[in-house]
Amino acid sequence: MRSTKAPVKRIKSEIPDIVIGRLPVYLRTLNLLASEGREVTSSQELGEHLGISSAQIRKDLSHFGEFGKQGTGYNIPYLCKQLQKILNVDKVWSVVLVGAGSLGNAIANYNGFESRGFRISAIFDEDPQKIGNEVGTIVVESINGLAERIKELDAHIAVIAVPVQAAQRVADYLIESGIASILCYAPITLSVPANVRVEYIDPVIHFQHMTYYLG
Amino acid sequence: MRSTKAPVKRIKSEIPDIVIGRLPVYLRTLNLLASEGREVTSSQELGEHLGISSAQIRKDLSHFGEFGKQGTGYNIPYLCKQLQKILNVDKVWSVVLVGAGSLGNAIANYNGFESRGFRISAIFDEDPQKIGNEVGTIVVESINGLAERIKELDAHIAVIAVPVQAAQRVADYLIESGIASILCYAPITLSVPANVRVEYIDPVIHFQHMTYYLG
DNA sequence: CCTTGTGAATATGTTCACAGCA
DNA sequence: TGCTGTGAACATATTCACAAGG
Repeated sequence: MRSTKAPVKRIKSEIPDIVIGRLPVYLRTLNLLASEGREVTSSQELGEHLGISSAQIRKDLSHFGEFGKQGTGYNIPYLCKQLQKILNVDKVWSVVLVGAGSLGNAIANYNGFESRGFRISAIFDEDPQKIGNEVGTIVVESINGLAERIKELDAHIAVIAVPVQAAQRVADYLIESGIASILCYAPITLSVPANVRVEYIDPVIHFQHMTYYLG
Repeated sequence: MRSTKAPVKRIKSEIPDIVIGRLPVYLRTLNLLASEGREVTSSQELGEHLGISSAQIRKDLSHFGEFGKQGTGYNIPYLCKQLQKILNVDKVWSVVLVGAGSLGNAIANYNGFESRGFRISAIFDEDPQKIGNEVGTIVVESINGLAERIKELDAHIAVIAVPVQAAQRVADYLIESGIASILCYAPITLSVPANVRVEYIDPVIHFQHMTYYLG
């Protein structure tokens, strides 16, 4: 422990994005351990669970502070809380979903979001047939109301679950409406301004990665 | 071009996994360009589409051969074919899906797999209520027949789309049945032998990565 | 004993910059 | 000219290994 050091931890731009990307995985695993009633763990145990080295976990966490105790390890509920704060999921974020097809339905019906910091607050579709349908507890709205509703809901995150042909158009509209974080399920790399963050989910990318090794 | 060099290209273990992971993205984009009738492209154009450097694309491809022409760039249909061969998606792979809930339904109904090398060949569920249901064109089968059907179908890839509580159990059963590549939609890190490859899709991991930057 | 946090060493990945060829 | 393919240079990420504390 170094006490008289410059107070520069958690300057966002200094922490590698790849480290940030692992924190949610740590959090997910810690929550699982907590749900089993476990009180403490070590970087070694966590690493074995996750298939990564204990040194990596310690170094990752060290970017944000000192959360462990020598000889003992990490208090699980405490570390969970710290990671939730770091990731800003000690609140629940409103997420808007575009696309009320079967994928949109699956996403809207999934009830594992809320406990991890997210709530699907509205669903939009272009298809007049779908507007008014109930999906879970929400009613599908016309995409025309998107901009206004995003402001009302103070939503910062959107999910695109529309066919690939519509995805770029929907993204443009979302960005115009003030959304700066998009999770895209359509199999396309979106063209967006530099200040918009897009992440992608495409199962075929994973399949093709696997088949390389299946020779 | 070096002609009198040791004939050591495409030794799998020498090519970084991170490179393999990008090839499906290149392929996806090239197919899009091809569908627009484009015949040639350059590493620079491709890089601009994808938000990565042209040098990276050239270096990635160079692991596998020389696919471009100086001054011209890459022939799109040719490069698509080459990437398909490299990734072993110049055939269609049978994939088995476990879980016939709304996510399983969405996956089974998606019709973008076949053109990219995959087909959902069977769906399994534990719930007797669901067995016999039709999902798209397939009938939900009892998970008890999994091992036998995997052999019949010569399936090497499985998708886990069951609740998190069942995921590890299902994975164990799949592995026992001979599956060595799993795409897991349940929010848990599976414990598997070293020869089994698992990839994960968990939207919350992406959301939490985003909220870090949303401060 | 055990385990953390961390500089130093290593390993891996990306970009530069240019020769060579269409 | 325009663009590829690639060593060399650089940048980033991971692991080692150990002092220090419980």
